[in-house]
Amino acid sequence: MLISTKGRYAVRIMIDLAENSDGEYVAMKNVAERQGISLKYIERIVPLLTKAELIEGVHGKGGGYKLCREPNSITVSDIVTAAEGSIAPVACLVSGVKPCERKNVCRTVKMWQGAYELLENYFKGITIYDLMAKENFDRNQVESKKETRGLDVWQL
Amino acid sequence: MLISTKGRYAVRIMIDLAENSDGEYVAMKNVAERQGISLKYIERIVPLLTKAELIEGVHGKGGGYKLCREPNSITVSDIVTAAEGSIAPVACLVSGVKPCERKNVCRTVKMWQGAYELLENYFKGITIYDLMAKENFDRNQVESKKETRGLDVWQL
DNA sequence: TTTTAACCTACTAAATAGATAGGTAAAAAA
DNA sequence: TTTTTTACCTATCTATTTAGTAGGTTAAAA
Repeated sequence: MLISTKGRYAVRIMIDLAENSDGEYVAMKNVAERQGISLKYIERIVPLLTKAELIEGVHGKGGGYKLCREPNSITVSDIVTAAEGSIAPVACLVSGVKPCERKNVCRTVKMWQGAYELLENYFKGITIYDLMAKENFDRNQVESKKETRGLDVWQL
Repeated sequence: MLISTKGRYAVRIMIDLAENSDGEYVAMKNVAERQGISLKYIERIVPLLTKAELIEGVHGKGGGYKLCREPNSITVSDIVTAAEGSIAPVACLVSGVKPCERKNVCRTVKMWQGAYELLENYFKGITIYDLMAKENFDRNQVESKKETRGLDVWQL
């Protein structure tokens, strides 16, 4: 599987933060409840997002997490790469791995590379803003709607 | 990983058959040697391709395998789906799996669906013919080159 | 009847997936 | 200052998948 629960949950956590923040910190306890994901498992995923500087947390009462950037400037690619490490469709394209010794003879590597780029560009074109419920949404997000580029690419 | 060695090797096996057949049966012993894949592991992959009616084998001396169809009518999608079972990028889109109970509320499922379709269409657009070495190639394939649609999609 | 090659079944080691358990550290409220 | 809350950290666990290997049997041709 290209994207496991880790990556999928990470995206849902980010959307949940975007939808329920109001600029305040949101406790993962609440995210867990809303998303139907165990808090314990969320606590394994969240440090990956913190390390990638997508979210930041504060301890104690009234604490929790919030996004580091605007929803429309955080892409699904950012999140999934942070959570999964890599979204290369084949092992021989994972960066950091020792290059295949057949690379020069290989009839297929360009094809896999093409799939990789296709995926990357697709996920780079979708932001958290594109995935949010727009009903209860207001303010600065509305006018920045034009900046987002993902919607037309994938929706319906 | 979306596509494991099984799928990757399957594609290489198919290309090897296409390049080395001349309409004759090709022994997997030779494919194994050329491709640097153990015969034993190839023997695990090949039944998946036979079941999908992409190749056919005959026993005994002079036996081996050959493609069931022309290289330009066998797509990478055909092969990879046969070898891997599914190339769904996320578990919740694998057909036959019980549908996620959050499907109706889920903000992300359409996005994954979009990635799935993107991948499928990409791999459906690339044939074995597109991946073959053209140097030693002749006959009917040359004129059917126009029919193939994959090349311009992905190469370089 | 020997050789060749497909075909079939079982097994294994390592990695990944998908978590849970049991804490500690920090910050705010009581 | 103690309690509560919540982030944060580390270890452990089970099941499945990955990436093979081993040891055969069956079929067909020489």
